[in-house]
Amino acid sequence: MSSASIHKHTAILDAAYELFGSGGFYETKMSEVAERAGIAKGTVYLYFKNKEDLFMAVTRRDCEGFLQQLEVKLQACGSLAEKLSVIAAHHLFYYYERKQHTKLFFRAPNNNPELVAYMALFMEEYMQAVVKVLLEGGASEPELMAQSYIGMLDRLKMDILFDPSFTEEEAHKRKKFAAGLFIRGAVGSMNASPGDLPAGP
Amino acid sequence: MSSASIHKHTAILDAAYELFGSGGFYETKMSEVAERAGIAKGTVYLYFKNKEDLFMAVTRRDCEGFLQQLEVKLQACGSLAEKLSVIAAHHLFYYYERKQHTKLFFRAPNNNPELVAYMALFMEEYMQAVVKVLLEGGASEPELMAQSYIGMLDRLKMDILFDPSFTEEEAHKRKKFAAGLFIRGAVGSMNASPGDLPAGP
Amino acid sequence: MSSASIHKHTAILDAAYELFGSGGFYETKMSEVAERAGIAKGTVYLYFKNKEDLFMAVTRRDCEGFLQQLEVKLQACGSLAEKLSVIAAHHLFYYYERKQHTKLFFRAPNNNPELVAYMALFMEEYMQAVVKVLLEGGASEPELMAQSYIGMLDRLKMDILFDPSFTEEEAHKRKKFAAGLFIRGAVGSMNASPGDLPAGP
Amino acid sequence: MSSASIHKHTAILDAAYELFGSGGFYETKMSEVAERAGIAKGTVYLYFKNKEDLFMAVTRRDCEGFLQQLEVKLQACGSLAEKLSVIAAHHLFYYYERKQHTKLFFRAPNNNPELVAYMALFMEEYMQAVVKVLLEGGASEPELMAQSYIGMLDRLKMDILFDPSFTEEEAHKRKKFAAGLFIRGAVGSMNASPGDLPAGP
DNA sequence: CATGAATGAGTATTCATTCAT
DNA sequence: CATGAATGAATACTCATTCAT
Repeated sequence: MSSASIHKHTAILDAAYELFGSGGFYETKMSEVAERAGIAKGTVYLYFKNKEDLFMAVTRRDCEGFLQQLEVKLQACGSLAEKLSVIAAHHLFYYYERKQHTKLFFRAPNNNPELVAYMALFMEEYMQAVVKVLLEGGASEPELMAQSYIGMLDRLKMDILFDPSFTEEEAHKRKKFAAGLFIRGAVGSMNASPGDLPAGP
Repeated sequence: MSSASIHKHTAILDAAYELFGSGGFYETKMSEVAERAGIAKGTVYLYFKNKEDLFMAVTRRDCEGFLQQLEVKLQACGSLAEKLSVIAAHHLFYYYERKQHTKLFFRAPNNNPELVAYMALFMEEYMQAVVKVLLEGGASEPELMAQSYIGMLDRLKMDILFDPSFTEEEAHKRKKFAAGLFIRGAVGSMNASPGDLPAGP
Repeated sequence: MSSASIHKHTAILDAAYELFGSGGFYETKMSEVAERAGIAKGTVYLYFKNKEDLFMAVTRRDCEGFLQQLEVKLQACGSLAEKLSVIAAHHLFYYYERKQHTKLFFRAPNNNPELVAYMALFMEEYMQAVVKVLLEGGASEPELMAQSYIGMLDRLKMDILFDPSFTEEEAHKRKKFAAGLFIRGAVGSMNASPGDLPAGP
Repeated sequence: MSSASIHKHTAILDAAYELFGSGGFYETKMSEVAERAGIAKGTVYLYFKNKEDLFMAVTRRDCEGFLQQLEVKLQACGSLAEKLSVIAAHHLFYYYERKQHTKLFFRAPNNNPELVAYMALFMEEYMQAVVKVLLEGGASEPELMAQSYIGMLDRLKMDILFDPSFTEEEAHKRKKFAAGLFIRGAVGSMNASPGDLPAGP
C-alpha cells in the first residue's frame, strides 16, 4: 500500500468510526462514509469488501487499541492492587473518552458471525489479560474472577456512557470503588456489623 | 377486552416471543408473527401499534416476570447471604432456562428511545431490588454495590447463553462463586498470602 | 384469484409484453412496468416472483398462444400441402403482426436456465406439431424435416421483422415460396436444366 | 502498429473471444479480459474504444473467418450439388468446432445498433455467397432460396451446439440430409406415394 | 372486530471508463 | 505506450403499515 493508500484507508476508518459510533450500523450509509472521508462511493469498496467488513475493521481497530493500551499500562505498575486499579481505570476511562461513540457497540449488525466471533475473541483476550494479573496474585478460579471483575466494571461504566452529566471525578470514585469491592468484597466495604455476613464458606 | 381478545393478545405475544427470541427483531416479520398466532396480518395492528410496540410488549412481559419472580423468591428467605445467593441463582437460571431466546436481548431494534428508556427503567428496578437487600445488610454505597453484583452476574451468565454444553451443575457452581466473591472479595477467594493484597482502604 | 386479481395479473403481463417487447429485458425497469400497468411497484411482486419470472410469464403466454393458434388452424384443413402452407402462413404472419415486439426474443435475459429450458420445450412442441403433419404424409426422418422447415421459415421471417417497408403481400409470396421449396426442392423451383442437379441419392 | 502492438491487439482479441464465447457479453468483465491477455486494464482501451467495440471486433474476426473459409472451399469444387454440400458442411462443422463458444452468438449486447448492422451485413454477404452458387445453377428467386437454405442449416446446427453427445458422424448425416432436402424437396425425400403431394405449382 | 391486497420508501454494490503519473 | 486507482451512475426488491370491505 502506498502512503496515499494508507492515508485513504485511515480516512475511511476514521469517517466510519464517527458515523457508526454515533448512528449505529443500520443508520449509517456507505455514501455518508465516503463523503465524510472525502472520496467517491466506489472507492470505499476498493479498501473494504462491504459495509459489514468496514464495521468489522472499525471494531477491530478500536478493540486492539483497547487491549494494547491496557498492556502498556499494566507493564508500568507493580502490585496486584495497583494492577487491578489500572484495569478499572482503563475500562472506565476508555469509555469515558468515547461517550460519543456508544453506538459502535450497541447498534452493531445483527447477523454477522464474523463479528460475533471477533467479539468473543476480544473478550477472551481481555479476560486473559486480567487472568494473568490474578494468577500472579495466586488466585484460584482466575477465569471466573476475571469475568466477574470485567462484568462489574462494564456495568459501572453504563452511567458514564448514558449520563451526560457524569464527571471525570465521579469516574475516579467508581474506579476506586470497583477495585476495593473486588479485593475485599462486600464485607470489607460495608459498615454493617460483620455478624450479618458469613465469614467464610 | 373480551376473553377472545385477551386470548388473541396473548397468542400474539407468545408468537412474537418465540420469533423475536430466536431470530431477533430485524429478522422477524410481522406476517410470520400473525401466521404463528393463527390470525391475519392486519389483526396484529388491532392489538399493537406497530412492530416496535410489539417488541416492547414482549420485552416488558419478560422483564416483569423476571422482577416478580425475584421478589417472590426474596421474600421466602432470610439472611443477607441467603438473599444474595437467591439473586445470583435467579439471574443465572433465568437465562439458563431461556437459552433459546437470546436474540430477544441481543438483537433488539437499534433506535427506539422508548425501548432504551424501558430497559433503563428495568435496570433501575432490578438494581433497587438488590439495593434494598444490601441496605438491610447495612451497606454504604448500595447502588454501586448493586450495579457491581448485577454486572458480575451478567458476565457470568454469558457462557450459559452461548456455550451449548453448559450444564445446570456448572450454573450452580457459578452461583456460589458469584455470591462468595461478592461477599468476601478476592482476598477471601484467593489462596494467595494475604500480604499480596491490601488489607484495607 | 378474484376477478380483480385476474385483471391486475393481465394488466401487468400486457404492460410487460409491451416494454420487454420494445425495449428488451435489460432495458425494461420494473417500476416502468408497474406504472404502465397502473399499479404500485410492490404490487408487481405480489403477482410475479421477480423480473425474470415476469419475463418468463410473458414469453410463455406468447408461445402458448402461438402453438394453440397453430393447432386450431391445422385442424381446419386437409391435405399435406395445405397444412404445410398453413404452417408457413402462421409462422410468417404471427411475427408480421408482432413487428413491434421483436425484443422479446432477441433481448432476453442472458442467464436464466428456466427460460432456456422453456424455449427448448417450446421448440420441441412446435417441432412435434410439424412432425405430426409430416408423418401423416409418410415422411421418413420427420424430425430433421420439421427442423428444416421451421428453420427455413424462421430465416424468411427476419426481413419481416426488421424491414419496416415489408408488405403483407410480400409475406404471402414468401409463404407460397417456402411451402413450394420445401415440397419440391430446388430442382422443382429452378428453371435450370435438370441435368445440373442430381436426380437422386 | 508495431509488432508488439499487433501482438497485444491479438492477445486481447483471443482473450475476449474465450471469455465472451463462454460467458457471454454481460458476464464478461473488461478486467478479466485484461488479466487473461496479460496486460493492465487501461491498456485494453488503447486498442479498443470500449467493451462493445471489443465485442464487435471479436465478432467481426470470427464472421470474416467464416466467410473466407467458405470462399476457399467453394472455389475448390465444381458442380452445384457439390457446392451446396460444401456450404452445408461448412455451416455445420464450423459450429461443431466452436461448441464451447456459443455465448458469442446467444449472449450478445442487447442494444448495439452497430452490432445489429454488422450482423445484417454478415448475413447479407453469407447470403450473397450462396446466391452466387444458386445463380450459377440457374435459380430463380435465388435470394429467397439462399435464405431458406441458410435457415435450414442454422436450425439443424442447434442440436450440435447444445447436445454435448452429438457426434461428428451425426453432423455428416445432417449435412447430406440438408443438401438432399434442399435439392429434391420433401417429395424426393419421402417414401410416401407421390400422389399425396402436389406435383407442381 | 377481522381481513389481506395494495402500497412505496429506502440503499448497498458493481464495473466500464478515465486520466494522472 | 502502459498503468491501475478512482469514479459514480443506475436499479431490483422487501416488508411494515393501511384501509376498504
